[in-house]
Amino acid sequence: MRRTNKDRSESMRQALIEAGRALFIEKGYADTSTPEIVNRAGVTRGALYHHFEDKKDLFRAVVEREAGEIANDIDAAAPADDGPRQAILEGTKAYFDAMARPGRTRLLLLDGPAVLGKDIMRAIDRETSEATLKHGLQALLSKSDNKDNAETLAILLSAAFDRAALAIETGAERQRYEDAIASLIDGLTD
Amino acid sequence: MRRTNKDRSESMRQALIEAGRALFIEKGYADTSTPEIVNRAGVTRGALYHHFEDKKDLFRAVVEREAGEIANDIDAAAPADDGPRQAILEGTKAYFDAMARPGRTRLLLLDGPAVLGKDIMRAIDRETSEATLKHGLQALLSKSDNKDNAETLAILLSAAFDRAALAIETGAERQRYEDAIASLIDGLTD
DNA sequence: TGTTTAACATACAGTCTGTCTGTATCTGTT
DNA sequence: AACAGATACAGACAGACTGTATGTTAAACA
Repeated sequence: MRRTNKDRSESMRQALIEAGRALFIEKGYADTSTPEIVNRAGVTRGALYHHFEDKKDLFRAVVEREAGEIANDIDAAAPADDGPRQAILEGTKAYFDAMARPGRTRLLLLDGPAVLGKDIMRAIDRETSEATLKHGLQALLSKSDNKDNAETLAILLSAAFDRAALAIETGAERQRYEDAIASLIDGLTD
Repeated sequence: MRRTNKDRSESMRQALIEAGRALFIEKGYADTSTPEIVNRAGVTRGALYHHFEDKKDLFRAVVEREAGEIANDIDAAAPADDGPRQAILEGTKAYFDAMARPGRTRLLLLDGPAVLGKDIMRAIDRETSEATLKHGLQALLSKSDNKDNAETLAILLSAAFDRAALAIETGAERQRYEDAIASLIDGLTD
């Protein structure tokens, strides 16, 4: 069984990220210990601290991977060319679909901000939901006077989407939130 | 120096809450140890674990007290009778003022949700900002068809306020966010 | 092929949390 | 007022966890 070092490292990293992800989702960051993580991955703590700076660094890798997958899921939901309004609303649905995957709200909306800080989470958000929303809003408001507010509105609405995802996970009716968001969006153009 | 037990307990609780608050704000919940807390309060860990179930229970007391003070601050900002639109916008400014007090965003928006969970934080929010916002929206939308959406909109806008408070603390222009919120509010009635 | 370096495993030190036990002060009762 | 019980702490203790330091094996490279 002769493997290259690069292969070993990469598969080990992925195994640790996967094990960490499962436990962070199940028990939260604070209640997950590094012995548990490496035990689940079938290795020792030496491997963990060889590939990651500390427990927080592993968590960051988990969150970044998850954010990337969410961005992919949203992009995969083809934004049919039905105009900016429809694009935003379809994007909203795609976001809710993506955040419905178990554990994602906890990783990105609860533990993430506390463990990694608001600045790092802002940077991660910017690459995913916030950016596409900003573009959608720019297209929507292109003829209006408050075009320069697109960025600010994207940030605010992105926060609203997040809270909606949390509420939906708790059992709230998804349709209510989609309607409410639609009314907010439509209000910007009327 | 003869003191009643009730007095001792109450002053001790307040001292622990105050010491905990200072450290939770300065270093965050995870990086604050109970020895530090009791050291700052000038007592021992025995006192802490006599009055609180555990570290998390003290944190909950800190957050609840802070949320109550924020609610007071907002209520103190007299909602002059200028109609529902103005009431909501004034409430927004009062909320930003309240959240500008150092540490409040960290306590309520970053550490709170991760440590106490979204359900407990929802319950705390409901008593403070969300409730007044909901009433304002109900008044604003009383003649419109989507009156029953006031609650959902209150939740969404409350989340937007929170993110705005975080952005403002990071250095963003407060006026931009007040304007953006005003445009969202006005869009609901036009 | 020998030497350096990367990829781990294992041992260790320090700290923290929650509990348990002990002591002094207060409270209620007779 | 004195005693019994409860309350309010202080201090000691056990277990667990984090990060580091050291050791070992296998790959990389010259």
